[in-house]
Amino acid sequence: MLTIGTLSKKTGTKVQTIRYYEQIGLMPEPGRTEGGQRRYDNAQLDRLSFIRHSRQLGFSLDAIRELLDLSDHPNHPCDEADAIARRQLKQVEQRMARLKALRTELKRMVHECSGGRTGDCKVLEVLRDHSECLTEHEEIGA
Amino acid sequence: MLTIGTLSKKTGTKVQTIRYYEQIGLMPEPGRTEGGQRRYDNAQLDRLSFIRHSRQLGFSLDAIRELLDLSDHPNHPCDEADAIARRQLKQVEQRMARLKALRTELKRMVHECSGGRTGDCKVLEVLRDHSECLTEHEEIGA
DNA sequence: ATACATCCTCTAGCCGCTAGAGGTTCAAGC
DNA sequence: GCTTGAACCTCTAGCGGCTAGAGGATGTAT
Repeated sequence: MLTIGTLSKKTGTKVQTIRYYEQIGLMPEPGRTEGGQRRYDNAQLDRLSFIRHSRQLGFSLDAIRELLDLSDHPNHPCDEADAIARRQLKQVEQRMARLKALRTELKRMVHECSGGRTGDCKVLEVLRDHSECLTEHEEIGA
Repeated sequence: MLTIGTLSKKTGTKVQTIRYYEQIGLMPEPGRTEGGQRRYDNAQLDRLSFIRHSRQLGFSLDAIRELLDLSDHPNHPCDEADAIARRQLKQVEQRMARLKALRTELKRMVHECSGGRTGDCKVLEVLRDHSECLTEHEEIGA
């Protein structure tokens, strides 16, 4: 039986985060001592490791919820898990493409700044005037 | 004089967002009509365009605050603006590197899934067992 | 018995918006 | 001048995914 602190160390998850996962129903309610402290078993350790690892690969908590459900039913066809992973891959690729365009623009800004006064700083000028940009970069975030 | 709706259309910023920027002090309080509606001038249009464009390049609102301050003082040396842009460039590059590693891992997962039952789905297996991964990918988010 | 690390709950905050309720103002058409 | 209705107003709450802190209870080693 593991305390929440031990589970925290073993999985690299903050104690608060574990309680948060329980609150939103991603982790099951664990057993408790007479005094009311949480005690975890190995199944729960595995589950939390799964969650953490999925988070590191960028899956949303909602996607993880689905993946966990699938993982709990070993006889279902696995197309769905595959689809979720493909979706995630696609998202990652989109984000990469976006960042690549940003990098180009930022590099250009920085290169052209010759270290004078802010009045004729290329960085600020570009920010002021979008028409100096090579690419459109409409959507914010993503 | 522009209404908030017109400003919204011209800059591609939602009305609510403009009010939010005012609330956090990123946009100045505009003039008002007798009835209390906001009216903007061209200086404010420029400022909002600057903010939006910076957001599109991924700058945080705090960074934008600094950039706007610098932009307001044309006689200062522009090292600082340059530094902010370089910082942003660095962040973008770090995020790209991270995403690249994730993409590799996700691709591998997806390729190895042969479409059977969830019980022996490679996707779920990898998520269950980090040791199957080629790279460490410790930090979440970023 | 005592110390003190760890645990508990609860509330609020982070970023950058976004949505909705419920009410007021403006401008155009008649 | 009056009516309509789109656009405005304020205020509050919510999103994702945590994180921090207050204030108090428990567990374990000595």
